Amino acid sequence: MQSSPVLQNVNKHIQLTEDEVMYFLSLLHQQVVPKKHFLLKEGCACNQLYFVESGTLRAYYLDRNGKESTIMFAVNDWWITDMYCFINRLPAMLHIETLESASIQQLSRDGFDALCSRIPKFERFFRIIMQNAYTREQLRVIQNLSLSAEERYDQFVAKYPQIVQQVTQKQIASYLGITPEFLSSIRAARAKK
Amino acid sequence: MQSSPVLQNVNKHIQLTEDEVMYFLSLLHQQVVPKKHFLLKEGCACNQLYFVESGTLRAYYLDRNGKESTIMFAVNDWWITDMYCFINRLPAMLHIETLESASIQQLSRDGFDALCSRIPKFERFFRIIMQNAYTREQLRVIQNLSLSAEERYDQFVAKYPQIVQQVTQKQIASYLGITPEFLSSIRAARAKK
DNA sequence: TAAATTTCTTAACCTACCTTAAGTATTTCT
DNA sequence: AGAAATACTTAAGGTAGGTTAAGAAATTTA
Repeated sequence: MQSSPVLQNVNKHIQLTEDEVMYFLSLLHQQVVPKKHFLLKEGCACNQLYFVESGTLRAYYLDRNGKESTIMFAVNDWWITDMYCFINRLPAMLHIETLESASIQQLSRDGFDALCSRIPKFERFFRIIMQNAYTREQLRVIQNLSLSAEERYDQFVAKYPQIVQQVTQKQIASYLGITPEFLSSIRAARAKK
Repeated sequence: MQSSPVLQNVNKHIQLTEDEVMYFLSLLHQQVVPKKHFLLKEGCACNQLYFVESGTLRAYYLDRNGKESTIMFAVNDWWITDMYCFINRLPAMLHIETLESASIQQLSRDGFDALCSRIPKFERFFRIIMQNAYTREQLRVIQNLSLSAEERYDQFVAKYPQIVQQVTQKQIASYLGITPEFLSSIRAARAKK
């Protein structure tokens, strides 16, 4: 059996039969998206769940003052969408853009629902995916509440070294909730040591 | 069939047979916990998932400077634990205390695992619980990044009116990531209007 | 490869929110 | 009920991080 990146990702948590693999793959749609394109824009229907085979994506919220807040980055082996709107069938609140040209597998909500209903193992798979996403966000809330900007930057660099290489400081700053100028000064202070 | 609060909660998302109900209930352990007692302390093994039948609970992180950050409140019909540590079998990073005397149903991690393995419908149930928890935390991150303290307070009051009645301002402040003094001044400014 | 755009840096000034402190109100404990 | 502890308020002074602006470096586009 071949083993595409998305299958390898699924195999980390559940074991599928050959038929199940075929069915799963039949629900996916591959897509190559050039750099600086949008997979999702605020206000659009959010009917797809994306798996990143390669490339770099960013999800961000744009507030009424025009300020961007980066909600998540996704590199290879990550799932990404505006989950709140995907689940609740609401117009997207987030923008999702490619920072680098990306190869994506997309699964529609109908596909997602069918997969969960027809193959209970996928309920397990997505339970684990959601569980990990939940605990990751909760850790982020804890750190936002208890650490200084400098400490949050350190944690980010330690946790996501791959992402640090691929995104701009402006984008990291908007993930950490600080201005690019302030991040620059944190880095300058650090460089002196 | 009787319908305890925890069964009603489960029934919101999945339909169980009578046998499944019996099995599920056999895994639960009811507990009445007086006000100001701890269900979990930092450093302890976190082997239980708690469902609140009545009462009020608070999970918080205590940082090295002694500052408390409230991670979540739980009132009736909520599930609560230190999920990151529960899932990863790590010593708890959070404290969970009762703010008001509470009636709790607890499910051990072994029970949780058994339930998911033996009744795939429970994979679905917890997938939905985790999904909701994830999107709730993500919304919180978005609001922390894009709103002022005053706006976050307004959102909190609008979203959790029941909780506002049951917890102190100090605790709300520690949820919002501000000091009690600053929350007090926000409320004073508001009262003038 | 040059022009245009975007990113990064530095620095002066600013503000949302913090700290400390002291007083008052409320709750808890005996 | 009275004492002790905790919560809430107010206010003055402080600081982490923001804003504005302008120049230098890097990247993108033509």
